[in-house]
Amino acid sequence: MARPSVEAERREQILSATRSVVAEKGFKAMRVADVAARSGISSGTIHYYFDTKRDLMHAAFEWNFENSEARRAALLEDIDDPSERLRMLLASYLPADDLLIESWHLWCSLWVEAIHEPDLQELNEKVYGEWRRGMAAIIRDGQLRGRFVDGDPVLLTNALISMVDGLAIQVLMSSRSMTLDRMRATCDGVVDLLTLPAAAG
Amino acid sequence: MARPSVEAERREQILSATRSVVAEKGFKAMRVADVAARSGISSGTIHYYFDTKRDLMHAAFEWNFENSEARRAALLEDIDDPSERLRMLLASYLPADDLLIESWHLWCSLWVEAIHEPDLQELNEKVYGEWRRGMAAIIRDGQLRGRFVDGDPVLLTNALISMVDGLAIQVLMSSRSMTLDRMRATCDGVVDLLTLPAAAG
DNA sequence: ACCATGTTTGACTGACGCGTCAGATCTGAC
DNA sequence: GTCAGATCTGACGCGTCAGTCAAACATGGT
Repeated sequence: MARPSVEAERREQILSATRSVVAEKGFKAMRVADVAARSGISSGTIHYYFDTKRDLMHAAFEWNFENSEARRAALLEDIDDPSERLRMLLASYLPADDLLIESWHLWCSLWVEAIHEPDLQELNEKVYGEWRRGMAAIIRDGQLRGRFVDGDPVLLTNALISMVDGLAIQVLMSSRSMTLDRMRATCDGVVDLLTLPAAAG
Repeated sequence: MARPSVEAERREQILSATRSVVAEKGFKAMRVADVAARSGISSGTIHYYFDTKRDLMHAAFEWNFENSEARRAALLEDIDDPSERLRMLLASYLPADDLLIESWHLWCSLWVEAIHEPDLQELNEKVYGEWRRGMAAIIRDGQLRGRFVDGDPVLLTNALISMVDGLAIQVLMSSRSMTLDRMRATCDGVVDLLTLPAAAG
C-alpha cells in the first residue's frame, strides 16, 4: 500500500455528518450535497466511500446503533438494585442531550424506512432484540429477588420498550403535553408501579 | 352555480387514494402521479383540488384522523365495566385490518414529518389530546369505582398511549418479535396489571 | 525522479417529478 | 341552441439531485 488508509476516519466523518443532517432536516429532505457541505468534503468523495445514498443511510443507521450500545453499556455497571437499574436504563434513553436527540431522529427515520425495506427490518430486529434481552434480564432478576410485581418479563419488557419509543416520538415532535420532563416522570412512575411497595424504600 | 359541486366527492376520492399510496409506498416515495393513477384521475385534477403535494398530505392526515375518530366513537357505547372499556379502547387501535393498517402507516408518516413541520405538530397535538382525554376519563372512572390501581391517570394514560404507538410501529415493521397477536396480548396483559385483582373476576 | 496506488474534486448528465397551462369537455340555466 | 362557469386533461417546463467521470493531487516506495 502506498499510503496509510484514511478510510476509517473519513467514513466516521461522513457518517457523523449524515446523522447530523438527518436530525436537522429529516431523512426525506437529506441530500448528499448537505452531507458533503456539513463534513467539509466534496460530494464526489462521499460517493467514493458509499456507492449510493441508500448505502450511506444504512451505514449511518448501523453506525449510530453501535455507538449508542457502547455508550450505554458502561452506565449500568455499578448499580445493583433492580429498581434502580431499570430506572437508569430507561433514563439512558431519554432524548436529553444533542447526541441522544440526534440518535432518536435517526431511529425514527429508520422505523419509517424499515416499513418498506426488509434490510432495515433486519437491523431493527437485531437492535430491538438486544435491547429486549437486556431489559428482560433486569426484570427477571428483580422478580426473582422479590422486588418487582409478577408477570411475564417478556411482556413487561415489550410494554416498557414500546412505551419509551412512543414517548420519545412525542418529545421529538415538541408536543406540549409530552415534554422531556414529563417523559422522565412517566418512566419513573411506571417503574414505581412495577416495584413492590415493600421493597421500594 | 351552473353545476352541482362534485368537490366533496372528488376530494374524498383523492384523499382515499393518497392514504392507500402512502400506506403502500411510504410518504417519501409517494408521487402525485401515483395518486392520480390509483384514483383514476389525471394529475392535473389533483392539483385542481390541492395546490401542492404538501397540501394534499396535510389534508390526508386530517381526513384520516377524522375518519378514525368517527369509527371509534361507536365502539364503546355499550360497555360499562371500566376494565372492559379500556381493553376495548386499546383493541380498537390494533392494526388488525387493512383500513387500520393504512391509518397507522399514515400516522407514522405524520410523526416523522411533524418533527420538522409545526403545522403537523398542531394536528398531532389535537389528536393526541383527544385520545388522551378519552382514555384518562376511563381510567379515572375505573379508579373511582375501585377497579384500577391508584396512580396519576394522566401519567397512566400517557404510558398506555405511548405503548400502543410503539407496539404498532413494531407490528408495521413486520417484526418477528412483535406480531399482531403479541401486541394484543401485551395490551391485555397491561390492562390486567392495572386492574385490581379483587375486581378482575 | 518516477511510479503505483489511494484519494479528492466539482462539473456534468440524465432521470425524475411537481406544478403549469392552454385548451377540451361537461352541465344546467335561460 | 347557446352561454357561463365548473371541471378535467396530459403534455410540457423547469428545478432538483443522485451518481459519474476524467483529471488532478498526495503519499510512500524504489
